[in-house]
Amino acid sequence: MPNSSLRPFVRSLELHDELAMNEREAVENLPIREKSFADGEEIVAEGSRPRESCLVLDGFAARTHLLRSGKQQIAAVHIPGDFVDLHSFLLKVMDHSVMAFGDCKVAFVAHDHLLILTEKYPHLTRLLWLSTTIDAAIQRAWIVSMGRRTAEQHFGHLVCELFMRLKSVDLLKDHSFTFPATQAEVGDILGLSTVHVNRMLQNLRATGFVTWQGNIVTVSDFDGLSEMVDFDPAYLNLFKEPR
Amino acid sequence: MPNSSLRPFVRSLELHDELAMNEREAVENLPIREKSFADGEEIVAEGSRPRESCLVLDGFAARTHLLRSGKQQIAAVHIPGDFVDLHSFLLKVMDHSVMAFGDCKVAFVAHDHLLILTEKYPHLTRLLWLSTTIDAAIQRAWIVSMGRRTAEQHFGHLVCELFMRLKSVDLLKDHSFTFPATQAEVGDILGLSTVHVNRMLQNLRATGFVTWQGNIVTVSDFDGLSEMVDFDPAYLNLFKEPR
DNA sequence: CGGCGCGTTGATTACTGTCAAACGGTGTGG
DNA sequence: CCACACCGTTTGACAGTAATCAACGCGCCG
Repeated sequence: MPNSSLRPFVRSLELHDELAMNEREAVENLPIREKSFADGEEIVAEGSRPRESCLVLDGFAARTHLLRSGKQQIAAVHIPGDFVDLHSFLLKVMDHSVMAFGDCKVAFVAHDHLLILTEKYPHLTRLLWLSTTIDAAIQRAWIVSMGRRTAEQHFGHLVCELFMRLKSVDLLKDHSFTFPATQAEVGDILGLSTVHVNRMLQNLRATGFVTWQGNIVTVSDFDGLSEMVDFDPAYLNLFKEPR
Repeated sequence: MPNSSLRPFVRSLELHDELAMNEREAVENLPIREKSFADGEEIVAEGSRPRESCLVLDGFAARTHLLRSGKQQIAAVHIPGDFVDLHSFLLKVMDHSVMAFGDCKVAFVAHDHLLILTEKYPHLTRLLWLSTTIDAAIQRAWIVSMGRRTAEQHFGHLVCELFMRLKSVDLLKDHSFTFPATQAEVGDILGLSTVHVNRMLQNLRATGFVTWQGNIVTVSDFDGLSEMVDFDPAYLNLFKEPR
């Protein structure tokens, strides 16, 4: 019996290319271990050598790196369907930790099973590989935002990114989505202090394009926001194409 | 007859895992198109749909993204042996351009041939995949530097990264390496203005750990620098292990 | 009620960008 | 050979952005 928990993941794969019947079955029959995590809980520890990779079934997860100074930087935010630390299958040692961003349910897949998949299904392997390269493209966009955009544009760009990604997996309610973060956590994403995040948000509210109040981000003018932050969704690869 | 130009690339692959004889042959027999580029020349254009991917044979290359405002951000620096835009094999559309960083020689490999490789050699495919995930790990380290390190630490961390990477492919002369960039280009890497780069470098010279004069970076105290910038080479995955 | 977490504000300091100018090396044309 | 232009580096002055420190308000929950 196929594992219905993996539906959102299969759907995410199919966002980028058609899956053959046997490929879909191979994924759906993957043995998994499900687990729920509370807000802030560590899912995978930095420095560990996981024997399984995790994907998000429900809620959000983030990849975060802690510095000796005590400061923290979040390097990625993951939504349902994302194979968060698929790269640990190849990287072996975690260079960051994965934590629950709000309450979150994940599935763990043993690396042994991934290995078998890569031996038997070349096309499926390319799609898994693709998902890690899209992650990397998102990280490049973050680098651009951090280096060359204003704080307001940086946050706005992040909102556009999440808006499009959540839309692609039907997690948008009208023009808004839930974003279970504190202002301090947004600071860890943007590389800003909590105080400055607060002031930046007030500026952004003044533009009328976005508001973020109590876990709900509302985008009242997506085109206006896109324009303001120079957002181009092409890097998200939200189209089907033979790969 | 195997293509000897690909030696540095094969060697880079072997940094992370043993290659089987037939895998090595498959790589060395890959048909390639070699081409040289002068400093600043565009190798692959943003927005294009390449039918081949390029790898660096000699010199440096950088991935760069241009904003509407005219500002520019460099998201990666590549050294000989790096498969710069391997991800375009799966991503299809370039979300950034690749340019020569100093004079640079590259080899182009047709996506068609990469496709065949992935169909026939699962283990080799994982190693190619690995190289893109290491790129992503480096990008995460950049995000951390941009968000949570001082300008001096950021540059110092970059120097440590390049030092280790160049060392792994024997491109270190004693404790120094050539770095064919202007201060303006370093600004585009770090996300700083040229003027501030200049001042940051003076501070750094004052520490005595690193100096950068006329294309040559000299690291006089790697341990001291590592300590100062909180550098941990683990993310570069410079060790052999079955993958 | 009291403590706690989160958001908000004010005051001050530190960092970084911008504008403008000067300096030094290098290559070219007269 | 010198004058000149060009490019990259360096410096100064000033403006804007962001961090830090400290405090306060507010809602939630024990």
